[in-house]
Amino acid sequence: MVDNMTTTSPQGRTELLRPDGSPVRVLVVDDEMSITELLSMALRYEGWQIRSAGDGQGALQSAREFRPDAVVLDMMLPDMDGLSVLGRLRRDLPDVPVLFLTAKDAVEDRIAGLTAGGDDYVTKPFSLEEVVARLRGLIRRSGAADRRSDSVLVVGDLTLDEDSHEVTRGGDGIHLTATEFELLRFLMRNPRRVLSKAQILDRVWSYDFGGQANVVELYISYLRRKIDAGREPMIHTRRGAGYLIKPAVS
Amino acid sequence: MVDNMTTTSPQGRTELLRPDGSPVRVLVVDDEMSITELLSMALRYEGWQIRSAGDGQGALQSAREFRPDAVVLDMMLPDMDGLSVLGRLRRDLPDVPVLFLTAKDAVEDRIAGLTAGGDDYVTKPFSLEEVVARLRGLIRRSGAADRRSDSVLVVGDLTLDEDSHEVTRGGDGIHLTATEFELLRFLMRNPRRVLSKAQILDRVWSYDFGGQANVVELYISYLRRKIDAGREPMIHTRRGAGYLIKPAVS
DNA sequence: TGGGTTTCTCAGGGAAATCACAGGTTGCCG
DNA sequence: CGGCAACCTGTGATTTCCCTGAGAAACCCA
Repeated sequence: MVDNMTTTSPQGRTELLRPDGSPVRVLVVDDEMSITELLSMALRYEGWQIRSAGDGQGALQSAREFRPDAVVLDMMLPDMDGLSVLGRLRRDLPDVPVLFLTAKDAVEDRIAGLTAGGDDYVTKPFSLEEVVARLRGLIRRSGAADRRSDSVLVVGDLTLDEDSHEVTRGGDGIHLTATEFELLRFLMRNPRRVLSKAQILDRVWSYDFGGQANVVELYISYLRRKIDAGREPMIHTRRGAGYLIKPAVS
Repeated sequence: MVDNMTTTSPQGRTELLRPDGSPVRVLVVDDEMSITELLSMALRYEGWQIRSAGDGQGALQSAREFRPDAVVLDMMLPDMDGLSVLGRLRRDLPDVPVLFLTAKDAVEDRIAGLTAGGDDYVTKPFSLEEVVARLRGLIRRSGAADRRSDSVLVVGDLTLDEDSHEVTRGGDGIHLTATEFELLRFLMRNPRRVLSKAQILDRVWSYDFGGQANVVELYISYLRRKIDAGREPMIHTRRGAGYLIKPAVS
């Protein structure tokens, strides 16, 4: 299995790379074109190389020739069920980590069995931040022991641990809800960059969210209450443009 | 994927170029002729090569033979909807970034997923500066890891960061409103060049602006207050001709 | 099943940004 | 030097955008 490393791009975004410096490869398998499109775009934006397939047969063939570092696999495929695909996949690529996509009401224990091997899953409808974060985790852990990347984001005196979901500011622990956590992670993965409400909505909320755009404002307000409360503010509004996070002093 | 670079023309304008030195190619798709004309002119002025199409069929055909580096795509086309066009476009040109044009009130409805992949959008009515800036951003980021261009404009001791929207003069941070920011960006992208009020109005204000021409004077005055206040002035009036910006000492 | 938690809608208040208007100032030309 | 055109800028009306409290609905866990 490859030994992944990270590098930091000029924009300050951290990217996963393979040991030879080539981009990480991910295979996306889903029968709904809109889903593979959505995922392909988002994952390419991470700097990864993407190939997609719409059924089990295509998936197995792509896997053989593309030799991905990770696979995103819908459990419901038209031609064969997820388990058979997984089995055959493992014959060719024994160590490749798999991120399962499942329906919300799927049987929990069946999934639990599958993820025992270090795989992971997300339920539909998912948010892109969630998928990207899980994939990053899988790829990072599948790399050898020596991995230099850790899972902690740091901006000023604010830290966020993607593994333990722990958040601290100035050493004090802060409890965040799931949505607050995802929003903060997205902000911290793009420090000092203005993110529009539409961008935030597209990345942090699930793709079928049909609600009011002001949930973003609302959750920004929640975050401020927990993170900036009585301190030098780190979350800033750029009226008419969006929000950004940056270290307090500067 | 192309690896874009920048070069500086004799006029002092920074242009995006492809690695072989040939101009960037952009495909513009909109069914309103007045819009494609407006955009084509503005984008050609950037030194880019433009082709336009009025419907989805034409767009797909043009994309295949023209192989653009970026696409401007109206979401409302006569023959097919924007998403289908996008899907098929992606089959031929998997990595091409897309800038969507949408109606103002469609924003809330469903832009979901569009900006997810690193694509972007602007709402109608837009300003040309906005479109150009977003396109430059998309093209810049679509270049692979090694992208050498950054997002900071510099004129003398004045800097403007297009990502963080930060503006500084002599190291001091300066807060600008959205319109002030766009105006300054336009000036700084054309240093030492006289820009007429009509030009400024056409580029910085949206194309359906119906107000008094003296908004330009007004906003120049706002900018001076914030940027030139108590320092050697950088913004100069050329009576009867327009305005220009240049480094203070010279 | 029930209570606490989380997510989200709705709506009011308030602040900031945009712009029109008009009177003052400056520079240019005859 | 007078007068006019071009430009500058103070004031305030209007609009737009953002924030946040209150509460309903969904969710989770025991």
